[in-house]
Amino acid sequence: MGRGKIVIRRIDNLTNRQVTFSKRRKGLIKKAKELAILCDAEVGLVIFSSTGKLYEYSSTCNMKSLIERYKYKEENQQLLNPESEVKIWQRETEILRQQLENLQENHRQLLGEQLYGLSVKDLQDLENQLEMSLQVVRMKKEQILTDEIQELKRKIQGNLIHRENMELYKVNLIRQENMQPYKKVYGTTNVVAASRNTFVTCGIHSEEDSSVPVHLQLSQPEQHTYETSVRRTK
Amino acid sequence: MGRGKIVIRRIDNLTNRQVTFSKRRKGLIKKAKELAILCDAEVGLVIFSSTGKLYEYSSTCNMKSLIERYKYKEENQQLLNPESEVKIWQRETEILRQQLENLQENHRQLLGEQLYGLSVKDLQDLENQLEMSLQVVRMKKEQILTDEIQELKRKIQGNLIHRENMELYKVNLIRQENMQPYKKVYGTTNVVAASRNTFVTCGIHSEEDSSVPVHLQLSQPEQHTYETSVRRTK
DNA sequence: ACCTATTAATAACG
DNA sequence: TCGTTATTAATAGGT
Repeated sequence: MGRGKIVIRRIDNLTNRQVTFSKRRKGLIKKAKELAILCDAEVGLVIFSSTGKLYEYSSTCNMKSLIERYKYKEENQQLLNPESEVKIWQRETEILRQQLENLQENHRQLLGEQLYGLSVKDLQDLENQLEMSLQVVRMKKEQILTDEIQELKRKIQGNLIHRENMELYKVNLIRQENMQPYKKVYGTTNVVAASRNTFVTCGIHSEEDSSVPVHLQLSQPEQHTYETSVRRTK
Repeated sequence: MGRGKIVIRRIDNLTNRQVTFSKRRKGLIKKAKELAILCDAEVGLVIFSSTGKLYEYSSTCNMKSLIERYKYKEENQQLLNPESEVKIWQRETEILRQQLENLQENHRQLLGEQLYGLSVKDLQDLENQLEMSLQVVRMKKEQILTDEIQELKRKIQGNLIHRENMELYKVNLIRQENMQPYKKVYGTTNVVAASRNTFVTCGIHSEEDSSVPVHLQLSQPEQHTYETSVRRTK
């Protein structure tokens, strides 16, 4: 992926090799980060240049603990000295504690608390976050309402037809007795339809603010923040 | 770089996340390998999936020694316990020994010796390698010859003109002298080139790599082993 | 360090 | 997991 294709073989030219090393090292570390974030994995990367210079990346705060975890996994249950095991558990608790802390802070801020330490940008971000959350919540809600209304309409429609049949039946019976015109029936039908419309129209707005509040927080943006904080902890 | 752009953020969908993990893990390891080979670096990579499964890559044979090196570098001259230091040197010698061994085997095979353990494919590879080497050597040789001939032609041309002038001068003085052809010169040149060529064939890239005739076995198939071991040393 | 023509990686889908 | 393909991302070669 460059101006030309290259074969994977030690680059002879020193300058070229150093430049490529610099570029690809950066790229590799970037990809390592992405993998860790995207897939919730723990990644450790160590690179020694040919001159012995060390470069490293660790998705956890410190490489040491990652190495401990690696050794633990590698040496399986064979040579696990108590010292290492202690370190592993210490690390585990440390991570969890950190996780919890981040989550709590984030949560409080989303609740509008504990905003003292934030910069304007932080606050703007938080605001945007909240607005996005709001928007998603509203869309979600409207979707549910629309669905419910559809469902209701269908039911009412069925009900009306049933009623109409009933009315017709009755009318046929009554007709036998006294020959009355059907204006009454039609009128009734119209009234029912009209009232239904009115009801529905009112429903859209009135029910918007109430009912089904429980599901609302499952919307995208909130999750965003939450997951972010989780990731930070790792 | 896919059907769509994605933001680097934990992937919510589990299946999706696993698929991406698998793909990107592979990609990351590939890039780590390439960096190690292209830039003669030593790279160690440890990946824990979110389920705790371990994946690793090390440009050296064993990750352990790399970790030792890392720790040595990290903890610098502070907490270097003698135990670690011993390990580092042991590793160093082990690597050198391995390197030497690989190199010797490869060298012998290129000389047509010690071919007993090789499969048909190995032999085919070796053959291809040798043919490629041969081709390169020949081209190099012809290039040199061409250049030399050009140079000679130029010289002779100049010489001829000079001589011609001289001859003309002489002729003008003594009309009984007869000119000699320059076959002798061409003959000598060819002999020199040929002998050098033969020499070069034994040391494929000797002219390019100078002083390190050992590099000859760095051809693609075998190179693999050799370069790997070389990287181990660094 | 920056630029861009190319190649390589990969997201989405089957 | 594997294959395909439309896209995006990485980067080789230059300046």
